Amino acid sequence: MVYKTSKETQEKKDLKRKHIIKIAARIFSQNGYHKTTVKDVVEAADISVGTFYFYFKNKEHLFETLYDEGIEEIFSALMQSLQNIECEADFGFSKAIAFFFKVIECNKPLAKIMLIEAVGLNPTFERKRAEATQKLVSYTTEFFYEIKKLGTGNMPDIKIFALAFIGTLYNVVLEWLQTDSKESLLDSVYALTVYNLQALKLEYNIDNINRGITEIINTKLDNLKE
Amino acid sequence: MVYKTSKETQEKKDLKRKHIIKIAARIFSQNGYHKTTVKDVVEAADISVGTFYFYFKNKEHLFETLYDEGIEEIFSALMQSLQNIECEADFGFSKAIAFFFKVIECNKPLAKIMLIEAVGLNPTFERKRAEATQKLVSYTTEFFYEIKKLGTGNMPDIKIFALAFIGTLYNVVLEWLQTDSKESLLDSVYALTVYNLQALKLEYNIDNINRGITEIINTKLDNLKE
Amino acid sequence: MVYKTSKETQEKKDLKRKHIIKIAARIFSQNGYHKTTVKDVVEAADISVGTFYFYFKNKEHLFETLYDEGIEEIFSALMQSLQNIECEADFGFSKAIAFFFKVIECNKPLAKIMLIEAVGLNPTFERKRAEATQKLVSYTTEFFYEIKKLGTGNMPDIKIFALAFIGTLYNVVLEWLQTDSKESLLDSVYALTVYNLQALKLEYNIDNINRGITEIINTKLDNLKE
Amino acid sequence: MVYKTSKETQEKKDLKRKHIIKIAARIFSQNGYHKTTVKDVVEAADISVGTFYFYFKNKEHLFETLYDEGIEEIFSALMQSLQNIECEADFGFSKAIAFFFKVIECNKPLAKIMLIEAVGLNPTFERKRAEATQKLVSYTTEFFYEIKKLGTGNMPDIKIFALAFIGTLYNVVLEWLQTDSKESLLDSVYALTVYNLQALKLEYNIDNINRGITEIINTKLDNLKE
DNA sequence: CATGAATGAGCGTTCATTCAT
DNA sequence: AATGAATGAACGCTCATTCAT
Repeated sequence: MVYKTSKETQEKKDLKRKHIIKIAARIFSQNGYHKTTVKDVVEAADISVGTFYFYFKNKEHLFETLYDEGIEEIFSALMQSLQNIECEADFGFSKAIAFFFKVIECNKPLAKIMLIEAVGLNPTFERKRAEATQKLVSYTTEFFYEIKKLGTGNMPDIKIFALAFIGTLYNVVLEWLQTDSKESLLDSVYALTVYNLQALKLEYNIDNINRGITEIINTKLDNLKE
Repeated sequence: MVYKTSKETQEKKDLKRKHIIKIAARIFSQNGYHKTTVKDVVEAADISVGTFYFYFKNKEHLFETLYDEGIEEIFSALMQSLQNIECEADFGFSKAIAFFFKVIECNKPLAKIMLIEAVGLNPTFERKRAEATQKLVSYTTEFFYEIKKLGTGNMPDIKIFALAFIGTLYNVVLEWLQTDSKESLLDSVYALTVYNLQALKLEYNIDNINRGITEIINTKLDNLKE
Repeated sequence: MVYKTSKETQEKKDLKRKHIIKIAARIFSQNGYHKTTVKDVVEAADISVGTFYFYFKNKEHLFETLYDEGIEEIFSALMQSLQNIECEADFGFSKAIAFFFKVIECNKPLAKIMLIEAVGLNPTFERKRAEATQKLVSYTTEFFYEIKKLGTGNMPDIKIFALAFIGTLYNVVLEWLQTDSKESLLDSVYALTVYNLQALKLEYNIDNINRGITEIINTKLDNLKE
Repeated sequence: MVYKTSKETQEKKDLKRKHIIKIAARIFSQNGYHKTTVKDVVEAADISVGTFYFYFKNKEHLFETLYDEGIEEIFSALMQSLQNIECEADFGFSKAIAFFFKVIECNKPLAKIMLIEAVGLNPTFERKRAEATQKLVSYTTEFFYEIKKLGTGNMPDIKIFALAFIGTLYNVVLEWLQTDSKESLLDSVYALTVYNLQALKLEYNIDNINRGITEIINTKLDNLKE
């Protein structure tokens, strides 16, 4: 029976799985986790319930998959963006934040699921969220540590500073997601960059900030889900 | 027919209602909205289902009551705390943040319900949350506007600055709530104050910050629910 | 403690009882038996639930009281009306039917309860209805028997004839009750009288029929509930 | 995707649906609408609650289905029977009434549901009943109109005459349904035919009436549900 | 691989009735 | 007599999941 799982079959399976995930992301982000029934998903994906349970252990597992992929997406985006910040703090920061927001904007359903629907869902996702934050904080901490070393600023608790920094991004995104705002998230990058640069007592030049934003706006996001 | 319901009976009713609310806050914050059944609440409160529905229209209405009371609680705390910031920005800011965190710490169940459980629950609470944030941002904006007028700092978008500021508080609280941390929220006040003072380009003195925090720690929270 | 139930007290009790019954008739006829809750009745009657259960054993007993009174009302009306038919069949019949319809019209809520709400309610009321019909049929049968004796008509089964006669009245009333017709029931008396007179092969004169109807229209219904 | 559901599966579904309907008719007619619980039905039909709700939206919808099918049944029966009345009024009338009664007799549970249980249930069924009566009256009216044209009888209000005619049938059936009589409904056809023929002043011959009844008795009801 | 009919534990909620005051 | 807070059995219904085909 081994030959049954030929390469083509496997590819078809993967495709269908991706298809279900894509549809589910839309449905979950529209209706929320609890108001979304398995029936809703299978109808939207034009498959049968049986098929659904062939590809996913259960409803929560599907959501978990979605969540994990979302985390992955956003993380790699953030990591990648933070790497842009080298010598030029002002240019780098604005690029990083702009890039991050652009990713969010291109993945609104996924973002909504991760930042809103998954909150308070159950211990599994609380843990996942805690881990994600932890990872994010660690990374940011490391990064801030570098700044501290060469900086003249006052940074009494790097972990809190990292939490605060992420909090500024998080809250702006949350507001944007919940108000279904038509404005672009990118409109708030400039002010947000200034806020955090000042908080970190980093010297900056307005033109550098704007240059960073413009660069991101003109870049195509190739590494993102279609 | 007014005399039909005596004053004592009314008082007993109020007490029982408060009792149910208190128990429910605990249960909801432990299990979350969806995993909490009406049966859970009535068993914990040692009443019958009928009694529950005598005092509350339904499960959602109970949660709404809890939520509204929580909002009320936290808002009045925040408003009150922000009023402490007068001429001395450093002293005032630390007092404000410390006060806010103390209120959160004393109302952990309520805070968890509002900041975690109610997120992504349904449109009603999304709207409520949006309104709350809006109110908070407005208030902070107004306050920042005053700072801007007399300040020398760069504040390109007051609304974003307000969102960022609230975001720093929010994220620290969220982290604290989700990790069930044994450490006090107040331990993070100092660093957080510095972060935001720097972000706003406000001059500060370490001693003043510490003085503000100490003052709050030694103050009793009289105006809060037992 | 015997003196407590003095004559005046008893009268007050009777009055309150009547009051509840009157209100209940309205509510039941508006909402139907099952959609009417005890709470509905006590609120409309401005009494407490406790008081309700002091006067009536339970909800069904209240309905039964209503039903029995309705039956009583309508029966005595019908009996009385049928006694009008002596020598002059045409004049008598029209008077009888008109009188019956007038009673129904003046007691629409009660009629609705008896003829619609109580149908298919439960065995108790099915039995009551059967008994009522039985009584009605017996009376009519007796009456038809007299007609048969002196008549020349063909009356193969008096019981069926009685059922048929009552059915003609019943169906017209039912239609009137269910369509919430604004027209008077009395408008249909003439045709209905003709139908039944012809069915019984009784000679008639149009003027006599009309005279009978007019007489009833101009009579005041003293023996009916206010 | 049509091939997804095979013909055999669809047939099995239809069969199960019919099975539930049949059982439900029995239960509803025994206990009435309100005393019949969904649990009663599913236990009697030997299915699970889930299965019940797979086939029917809810309890009321099942009842509605039953009702609509009953109406359909009885209507087509009545219409068909009335068409038998052509030139020979006496023969035709007896045939029509006999046929109608035979249909009722073969569908006692359905008849009970429609004529007793559904009365006073709720606005939906009041409307349905009103519509049914309206349709019946219209049909009868049309028919009586033809009689009037060629007749010598006195028919002052055709609509009332139609209501009266239907009332005679209705009341006899009601009596039969409520007393759980062991006698056949057909025993009352003769007298009832005479009553209505006389009411319409139609000439008749006893033999013709009896011939009509006999003909129906000896006919098999093929077009009825088993 | 795919289907969808079948399952049933468990939910939120109602409301007639009781009884201490 | 009158009150209305308290009770809890019982209801209709949902939906994630299974499994025979």
